[in-house]
Amino acid sequence: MSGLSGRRGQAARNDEVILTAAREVFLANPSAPIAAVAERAGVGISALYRRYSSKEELLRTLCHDGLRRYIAEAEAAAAESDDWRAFATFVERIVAADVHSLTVHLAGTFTPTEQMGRDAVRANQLAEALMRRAHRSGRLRSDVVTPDLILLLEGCAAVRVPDSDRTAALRRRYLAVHLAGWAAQDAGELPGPPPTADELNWRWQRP
Amino acid sequence: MSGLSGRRGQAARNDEVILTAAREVFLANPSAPIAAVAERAGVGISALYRRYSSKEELLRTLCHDGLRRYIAEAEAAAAESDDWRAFATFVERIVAADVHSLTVHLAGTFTPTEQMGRDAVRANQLAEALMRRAHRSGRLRSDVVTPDLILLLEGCAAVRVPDSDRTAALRRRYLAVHLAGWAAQDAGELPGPPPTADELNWRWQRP
DNA sequence: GCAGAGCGGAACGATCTGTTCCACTGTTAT
DNA sequence: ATAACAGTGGAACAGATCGTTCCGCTCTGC
Repeated sequence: MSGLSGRRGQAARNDEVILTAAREVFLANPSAPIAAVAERAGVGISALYRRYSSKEELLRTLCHDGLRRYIAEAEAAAAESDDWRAFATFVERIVAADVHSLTVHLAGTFTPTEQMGRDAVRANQLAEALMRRAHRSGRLRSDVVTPDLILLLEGCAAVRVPDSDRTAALRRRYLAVHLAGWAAQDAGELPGPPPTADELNWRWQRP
Repeated sequence: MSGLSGRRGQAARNDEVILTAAREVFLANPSAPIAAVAERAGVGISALYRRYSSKEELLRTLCHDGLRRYIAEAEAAAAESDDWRAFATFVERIVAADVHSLTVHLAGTFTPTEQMGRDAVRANQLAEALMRRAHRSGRLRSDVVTPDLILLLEGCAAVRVPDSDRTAALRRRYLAVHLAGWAAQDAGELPGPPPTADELNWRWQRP
């Protein structure tokens, strides 16, 4: 389908190119100007505005794509039979895909659609289910709750060096430590009341 | 000394008020305008420019203060006789003081002074010493290295909710998990080459 | 009572950035 | 062929933002 030639083909290819460029640019700098995306994609600004009526819509699309990816990874991980592995690989995949990083840094810069709201609910349910299975496996300390997962993803997203491969590697390392902490049964009870879902949704409020 | 009355006294008090306001404002939003600091402090813009010749100098001062606090906490923690507790309380104190959060988000927005360079070296040496003691205690898994500490502080700084007390509580919780991970001896080797000091200093490069 | 330290905040100028607009180009349908 | 047009590049524009300056005012310390 992207084997089209001529103007049509270029347009189809640009769809992809622009989305990729946008993801890279906003991942590196969430408040980057839209011109930076065009430059990175090697296209003019018109090519952007032809596809997205505004910057906000581009950001929304990017974020929604991330959300869908999150759901897809959760569904894929659910197929794993080992309860703990299902959970662990899910988290590893999400961190590797840099999904949360984008989502979190773009939150609040656009008005979410209703569909995104529904998808977010579904995403949470899937994550919750995976965490329940992890608990059932007995390899996850009992005082870890689902919203703790958000904090973890946020922490991983904060690990960042200029080289993206190294960033990925360092995040794997960081994640391994944290998961070991989640698996540690002997350490004392975790301090403080756990995060609530409401506490973590403030990012989405528009300024 | 701040018991002075009259114009002199107000000026002396403003020194404090302004620094506190600046810390709070830039902590919440590292790219906040300088007018926001003035407003938060309840003073005019002149009161700021009377003390700091530019925004850059204010940021530099704030950062340097943080660095000094870091050093002070490290020295204080070194007095603790239990090797593991010395290390753990140091990290807990730094996270509680929100020192790293400010430092990291302000990095690259000003040209550091030479004194800051020297202080940074000293800060690293102190942290390194504490980590060595932690290793010696046998309660820190052997494949954790000093630069891992920076990643941890960064991760903790990423935990953030609107209420600052809750933020502090959630960070304590998050930190407890991670420290448990660092203490877990039975889990497999940590993946990937550990971070190097150079990899983590890129933030300080001026754009 | 006066010199001036200290201050408030309007005004200015320098960016920066989202969006529009128009000229141009290659393609497609007739 | 050629008209119509989808697709594009990028200059231009309008608005917003923000660091910094500056002027007039107040109150204090001598």
